[in-house]
Amino acid sequence: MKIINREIGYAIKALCFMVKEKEQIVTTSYMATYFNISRPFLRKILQKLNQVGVVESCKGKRGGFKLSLSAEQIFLIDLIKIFQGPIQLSGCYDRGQKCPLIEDCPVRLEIEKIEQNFIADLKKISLKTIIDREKYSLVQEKQ
Amino acid sequence: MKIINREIGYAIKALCFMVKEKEQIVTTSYMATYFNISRPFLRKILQKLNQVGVVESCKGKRGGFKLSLSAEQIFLIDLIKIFQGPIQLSGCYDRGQKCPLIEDCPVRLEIEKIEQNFIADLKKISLKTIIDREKYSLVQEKQ
DNA sequence: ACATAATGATACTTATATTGTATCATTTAT
DNA sequence: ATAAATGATACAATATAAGTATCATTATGT
Repeated sequence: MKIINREIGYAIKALCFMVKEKEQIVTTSYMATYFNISRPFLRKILQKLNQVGVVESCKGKRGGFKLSLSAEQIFLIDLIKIFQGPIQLSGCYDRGQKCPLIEDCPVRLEIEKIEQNFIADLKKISLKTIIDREKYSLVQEKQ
Repeated sequence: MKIINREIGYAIKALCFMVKEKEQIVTTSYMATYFNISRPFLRKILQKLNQVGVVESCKGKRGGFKLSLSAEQIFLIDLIKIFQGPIQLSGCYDRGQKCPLIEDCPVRLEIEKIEQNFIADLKKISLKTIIDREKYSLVQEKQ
């Protein structure tokens, strides 16, 4: 059970990179080469981030993406929601199908308490938190 | 992102059932019919629980499984570890492969803090917690 | 002794989710 | 016009989860 899947991981990398470029437009070509990851995959990720307003796309030659929000305004929990949907730690493997305890499942009731703490913790983490924490910058990372 | 996958869900159902049978031996045939789930799948689950000492198997005709531990001694976090391995919320999607921030990944460092709370919360939940919480028993569930 | 009914071990198959690729249309700078 | 970017979307490959099948072994009951 991981919090960060590949889409979210790439999104974080790309967004952190864009934070450093501030108002500049960056292309998926550049970042894909820079991070040595799949460009079409990164494109899909940024398209999604564009659709939800985290970044803004600029079409045409010399186009690309730039941030719509500041690092303080982008939270990890938002990225999780964008790429994985709402957090439902307590979600049942057969919810809505045949689980007979659907209303008052004792397991779910317990896990929902955990979920609240978990979400509260996640809400504290923004891109800024992450960037501030970096010892080795994404630039140094390349070497 | 869910905590309870199907294996763990079935394990909880079966173990809760066995708690009520106390020292009695119960068969996978019986429980599979009772819960209307796959018998071979449930067998695999109970075999695993046997291997790690949560239940004890009794071979031969009239054989089956019985609990080795009390409801107070079986924790949700143990079941998660048994069926999903160690909890690593902070696990990187490419850990050990190519992640250049492996040592000091700022994302991981943040998530590890969340992980600690999460695990601490999970450690509080035992089978007894769950059983005590039940409004509708697993028996009533069948109707 | 023998049939029955259970688990032990393990390989195989199916289903689903994740990850990645390909293509073509559209847009814009030069 | 051409080049270089994104938009939209369908397709493919891979990984994980879920489920099935089989045969050996063990113990019970007659």
